[in-house]
Amino acid sequence: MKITKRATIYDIAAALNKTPATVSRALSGNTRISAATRKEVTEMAKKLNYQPNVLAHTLRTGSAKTIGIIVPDITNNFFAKIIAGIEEVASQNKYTTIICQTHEELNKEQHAIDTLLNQYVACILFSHSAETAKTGRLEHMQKALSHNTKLIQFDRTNATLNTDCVINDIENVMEEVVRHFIDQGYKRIGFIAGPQEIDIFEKRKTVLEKQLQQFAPSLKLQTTFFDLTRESSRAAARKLLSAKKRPDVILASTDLGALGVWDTAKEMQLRIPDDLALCGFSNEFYTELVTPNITSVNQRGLEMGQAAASIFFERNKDPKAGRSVIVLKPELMIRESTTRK
Amino acid sequence: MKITKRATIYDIAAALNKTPATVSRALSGNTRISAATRKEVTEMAKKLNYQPNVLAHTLRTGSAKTIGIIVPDITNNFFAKIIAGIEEVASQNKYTTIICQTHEELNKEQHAIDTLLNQYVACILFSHSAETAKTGRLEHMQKALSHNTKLIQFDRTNATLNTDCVINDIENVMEEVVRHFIDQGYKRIGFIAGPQEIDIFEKRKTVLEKQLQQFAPSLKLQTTFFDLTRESSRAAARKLLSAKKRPDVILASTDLGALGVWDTAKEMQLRIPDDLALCGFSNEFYTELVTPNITSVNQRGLEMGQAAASIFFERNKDPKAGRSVIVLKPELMIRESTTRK
DNA sequence: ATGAAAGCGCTAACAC
DNA sequence: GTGTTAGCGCTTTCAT
Repeated sequence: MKITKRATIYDIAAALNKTPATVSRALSGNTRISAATRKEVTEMAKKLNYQPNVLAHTLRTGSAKTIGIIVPDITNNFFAKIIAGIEEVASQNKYTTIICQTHEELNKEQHAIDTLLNQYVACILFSHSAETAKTGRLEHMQKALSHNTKLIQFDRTNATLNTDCVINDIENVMEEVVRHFIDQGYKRIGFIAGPQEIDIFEKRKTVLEKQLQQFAPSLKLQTTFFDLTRESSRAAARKLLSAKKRPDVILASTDLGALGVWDTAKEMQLRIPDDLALCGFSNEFYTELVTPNITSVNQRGLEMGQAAASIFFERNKDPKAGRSVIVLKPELMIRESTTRK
Repeated sequence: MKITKRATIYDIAAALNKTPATVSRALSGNTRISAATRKEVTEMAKKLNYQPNVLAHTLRTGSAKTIGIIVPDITNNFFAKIIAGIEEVASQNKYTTIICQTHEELNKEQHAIDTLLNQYVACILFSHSAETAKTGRLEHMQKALSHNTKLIQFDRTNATLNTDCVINDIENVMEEVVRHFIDQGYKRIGFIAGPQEIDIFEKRKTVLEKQLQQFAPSLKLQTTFFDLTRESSRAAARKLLSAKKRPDVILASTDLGALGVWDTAKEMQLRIPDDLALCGFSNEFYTELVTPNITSVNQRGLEMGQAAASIFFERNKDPKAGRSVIVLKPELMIRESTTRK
């Protein structure tokens, strides 16, 4: 196998008896260059199969055309969709992306920031890990800001960072959920809440409480918590279902949580939705597959990713624009698991 | 927000009245350095919160401690597991990873190679896209090789590249499948084959045919094809099931394919497994969730990722070692969809 | 054991 | 409009 050395602007310059600076200018669309040289240079570049060395460019300019993405878990369909949305907008703008997973761990998130700062990414789009939320540690994010790297948060956000962000409108969709529950005649609602340090889970809880009080003060609400794993949701469900008067519907803060309830219902031989109705959050792929299929909230991951990336490019055009907070409208997907008719 | 300039070896050198070269040597573990200076340097580095600039290092040395990963789709649980396996081994060895998705498209795969070569990744671990297999275009891979970048293939591989690779032992597990079918008394087997340009799908077909002939020549086999989408699997299933004598079991080449069959069975009001048994490939998360749950082949993504990354690090230690082909043993997960008892 | 100097490939400030 | 020069931060001969 022959090792090819890739062509540099020096090679192009040498071939044309010009200087590297001229070549650089011609290639980068600098205006003060004659049409003739520009043509010569681009042609020679093509002939030599020149490809710019992004590393050198980045080192020199201090910024790469790269967007860093940090998510808790790429296996989660919601995050995978967000990534797809970001990638789409990024590639339209000739930016590349680097994806990092935290697996909900703080130190992996810190490490991800280091990796991305090392790459001089132009900005970092992220949804923080559970541990980050729990510990409230934000030094790594401050560090990114102090290195002049833009931060944009999506889904799970931290208000103290005060960055641009893209979030879901929980108020509206939760109202839909509540009305749907009222509509179906449910009297006792079991709620499996996520870690309250994570803003979205805290909101899901408080908004639910507020709206129940407002629209259906007679409904009973019982709340337990889980740590986002399926196992802990099973435990939470068991707790709710072992009450003297058990709930007739359980709302779980995630679809994996709903799955835990589903497990427990099976275990306790409760039929869904007849004995127990069930609703989740995220509209994961499998909510449509299980029997009965599970009512869930479609959080529009693709749009969220697109929106987050778009904020970055808009801000690039107009750096002085104020903070933008994009609020998307999730959609309640009513399925069999909550439909008794 | 105050912008912090990160410390460089120059800062350390200046603070100690030494040269950058000395600092570099002290930090990189060069032997010809006095214990005293090494101590001084490391302490000052810590004090100044020095973090090496990987870009500069990479540009200078021509190689980064980075592993590039290219997969068709990170949403696919199998590939997500592989990525997790690679990340695990990589981070143990202080390497970072860059993940690229091709969405089964050739031009995205070519672009991914360019991105990774631009990053001077030490090696690229990949499973090629359907379109790459279909078109047989390998120039981008040759290009990587000609830039002296190691390539390691996993799962879907291309023999002409002759690289190290990690694959699944289809022979053994397919024999298990066939014996299981015989065991359950199935007489007519419907097979939904994947694109035959992709080696694993070609193998699944030929091995199945060979083994049926060998172990159960009396069984009837009918084969149709699909393009890896759920929709096309539905069409394939309809074709199989509309035959005068329809199959009593369908083996699909992927789990998504099995899902297509499942859709069609529902549509045609065939009960699984009583009217039609069903088996998939990959052991996706949802195969356990649907009712009845679906028999599938666990392809051990995590181990595959670990193995692929390990090959790279082994080869780094011993560059002259011969080509390694690691063959993993997948596991047949027998579930309700094929069990009539 | 340490310093001096060159260079990875590119861009940008300053000349003319 | 183009050339000259310096430098992003690091490593690596070649000196001594």
